[in-house]
Amino acid sequence: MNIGAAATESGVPAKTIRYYESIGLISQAMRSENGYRHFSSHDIETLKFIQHSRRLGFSVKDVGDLLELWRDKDRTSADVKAMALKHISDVEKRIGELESIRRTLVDLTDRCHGDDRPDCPIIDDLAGSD
Amino acid sequence: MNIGAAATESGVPAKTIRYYESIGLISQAMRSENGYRHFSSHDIETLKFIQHSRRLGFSVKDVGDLLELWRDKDRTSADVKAMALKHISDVEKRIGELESIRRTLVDLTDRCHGDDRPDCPIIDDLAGSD
DNA sequence: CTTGACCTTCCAGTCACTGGAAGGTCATAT
DNA sequence: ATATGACCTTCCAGTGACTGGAAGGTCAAG
Repeated sequence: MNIGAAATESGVPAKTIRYYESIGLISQAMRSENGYRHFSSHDIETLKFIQHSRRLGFSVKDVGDLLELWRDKDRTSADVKAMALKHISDVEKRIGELESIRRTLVDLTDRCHGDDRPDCPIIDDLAGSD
Repeated sequence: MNIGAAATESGVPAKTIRYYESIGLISQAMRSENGYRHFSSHDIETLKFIQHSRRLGFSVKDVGDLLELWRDKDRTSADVKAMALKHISDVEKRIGELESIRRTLVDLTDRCHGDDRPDCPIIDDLAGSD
């Protein structure tokens, strides 16, 4: 399977597969005589694993750790759960920050009449409040 | 006021002030004879405006647009409000994505016993689900 | 006159790709 | 036999918004 088919199968763009190889997230792909990379169904599974992990917002570094845990038959589920819980707490922190931003923004826009006149509590607030 | 004091006053790190100058977000600062930048209280107000906008998650490009609106006495509050509403919708979209990630992650961790055994629904799901 | 805290510029690194140029390969259509 | 187009290769540069660090100039205090 060439890189294009691997990309289609796994959902990871060809360019990104090469990138993952270059940073060592995946091992060097086998090469045909013409220099083309080719991918086994096992490679595709790995790429899918990576894709799913990335979609859940894990960093590429974390995905590397998850891949190790995946391959390690002696891992403990506690190790995996710890990573997931840590990530949940990061996600929740970010959600909290965004909620706070949203509240401020909604408050500001509610107080702005949004017509042809120039005076605007949004701009005033950005300029004034510390 | 030198760049260090301006940084303290405005909350924007000295390095970031230089960066903002380099990309044209703020105009070139005045220079003393020794080559040091110096900042007026008006410059500080601008930096504070930028800092507040950035804290609300506006991109640097958007901050540039907001600065223009701030300076434009003939702006309409509708223009400002439109930018804020667009940003709110972006923020809400991002919150939605993170909430979805969070739900998946919480579901996964709930189903993972997290003990010394290796079997783990989190890893299984990352490997298996499309 | 030296120490330390400032300031300057410039280059490189971060994160995770993504775009594009220049060129090689392969299958198909004429 | 050749031309087309769809693949593939490598390498370099750009994104956004900084941040770190090196190498060197300046300034005030002791």
